[in-house]
Amino acid sequence: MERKRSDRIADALEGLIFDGTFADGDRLDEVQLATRFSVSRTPIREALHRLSQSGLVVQIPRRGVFVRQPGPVELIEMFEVMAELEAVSARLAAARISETALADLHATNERCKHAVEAQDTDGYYQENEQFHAIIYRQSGNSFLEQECLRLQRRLQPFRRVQLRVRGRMNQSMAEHEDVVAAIEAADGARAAEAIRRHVSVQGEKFHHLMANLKPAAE
Amino acid sequence: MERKRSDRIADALEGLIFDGTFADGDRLDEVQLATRFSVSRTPIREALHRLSQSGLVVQIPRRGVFVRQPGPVELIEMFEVMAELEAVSARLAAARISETALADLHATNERCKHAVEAQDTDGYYQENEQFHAIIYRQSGNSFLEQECLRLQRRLQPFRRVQLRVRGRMNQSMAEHEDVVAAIEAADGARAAEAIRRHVSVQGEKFHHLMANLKPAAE
DNA sequence: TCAAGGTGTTTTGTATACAAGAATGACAAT
DNA sequence: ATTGTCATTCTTGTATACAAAACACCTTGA
Repeated sequence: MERKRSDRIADALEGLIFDGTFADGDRLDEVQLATRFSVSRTPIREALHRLSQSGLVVQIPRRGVFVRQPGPVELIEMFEVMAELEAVSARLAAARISETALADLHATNERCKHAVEAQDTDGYYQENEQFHAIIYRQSGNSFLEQECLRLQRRLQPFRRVQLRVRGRMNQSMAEHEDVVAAIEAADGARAAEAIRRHVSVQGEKFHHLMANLKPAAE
Repeated sequence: MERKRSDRIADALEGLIFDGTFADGDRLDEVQLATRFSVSRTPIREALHRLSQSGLVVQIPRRGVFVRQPGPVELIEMFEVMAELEAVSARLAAARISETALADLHATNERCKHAVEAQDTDGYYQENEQFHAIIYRQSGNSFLEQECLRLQRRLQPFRRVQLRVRGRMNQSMAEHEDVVAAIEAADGARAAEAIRRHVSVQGEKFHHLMANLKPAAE
C-alpha cells in the first residue's frame, strides 16, 4: 500500500512540531513549506489539513494555520481521558482476554523488566507501548482500540520526556505488575483502577516536570 | 466568522450520506460532485478529506473515496465507547458540577419531560442532546467534553432512528431521572452506572432495530 | 475458448494560475 | 501626535492544467 506525498509530508511536519522546530503559536507558511519540501502548495495544504484534524495545528480561515501545542491544563485533561480510556480497556480485557494474549502480555512485561534492568529508556518505551497496545486490543472492541492508539500517539512526545525522570521507570514497572496480576485474576475493577493510576500519575507528574523544564527552555 | 466553501460542502455531503442519498460502499466521484456543487475539484477534495478524517468515508490511495457506514459490530463498539465516555463524564460531573449548572440540568430535564408528554420526538431529541452536553461540560474536562461531542455527533443519525421505537422515549426519560438524582447526590459511581446503562441500551437495541428495518430498506 | 499482454480511457494526485480577503504601511485630517 | 482611511502587498482559497497510476477493453496467441 503506497502512501501519497502529502501523507509523508504530514508525518514530517508532525515530527518537526514535536521536536520543537516549530514552536507553539508559529504560523506555518504554505509557500515556505512548499519550497522546503520541494513540492507545490497543494500537498502542503492537504498535510496541514490533516494536522488540523488531529489537533496539532489550528486553522483560522483566511488567516493561516498555527501550531497549537496543548498547554498544561489541556495536557492534564488529555492524560485524564487517556487514563479513563485505558481503564475501560483494562476492565474489558480482564474479562475477554485470550490465553495466548495473556502469555504475550507476560512476555512483553518481561521484556520491559529487562529494559529497566539495562537502564534502556528507549527499549522500555517501545515495550511499554506494546504492553498497552495488547491491552487495548484485548478489550475486544476495535473502535476503542483505535481511539486509544490515537490518543496514545498524540501524547507520545510528552510521555517520552517523562521516562527520563529518575526512578520513573521502576515505578512504572511496579504498576505494570499490578495491572497484569489483576487482569490474570480476571478482576476488571482492580485492573481498571491499577492502570488508571498508572496513567494518571504521568499527567500529575507532568506539570511538575514542566515547571522544572520551563526555565531551561527559555 | 465566515466559513469557507469546502466546509459547507463537507456538511452538505455529510447530510447526503446520513439521509441515504449516498449508500454504503458508493464511490464519491470528484468531478461529479464538482459539477453538482458548481465548484472545481479542489474544494471537493478538501471536503472529502475532512469526511475521511471524521470516519464517514474511507479514502483508498489512487482509487477514490468510498462511503463507509459502520456495520452492526462497529456500531455496537462505538456505542460501548460512548457509554463509557459518558460514564466518565457523569462520574466527574457528580463531583464537580456547579449549582447553576445543576439547575440547568433540572430545567433541561423538565423540557425533556414536556416533550415526552407532547410526543414531540424532535423536541425530545434536541433537549436530550442538550442534557448530555451539560454533563459533558460539567465534567470540568474540556478535552473530554470535545471527545464526547465528537462521538455523539458521529452517532447522531443512529440515535435519532432509535427514538421512534415505541416506548423508547419514556424509558429514556426514566433513565434521565436516575442520572439526575445520582449527580445531585454527588454519587459519582451511581451516576456513571446510570448513564452507562442509558447509553448502552441504545447500542443493544440497535441491532434489534436493524434486523427489523433491513427488510424494509431493501 | 481462455489467458496474457498491451493500449486507450478514466480518475486521482500534483503543479500552476488566478481571485479575493486580510495585513501593513503611508498619508491626511483633526 | 494620534487616529482613520486608503492603497499596496502578501497570503489564502479556488480554478484549471498537467502527470501518472489504475481500470477496461481489445487484440493476439496458444
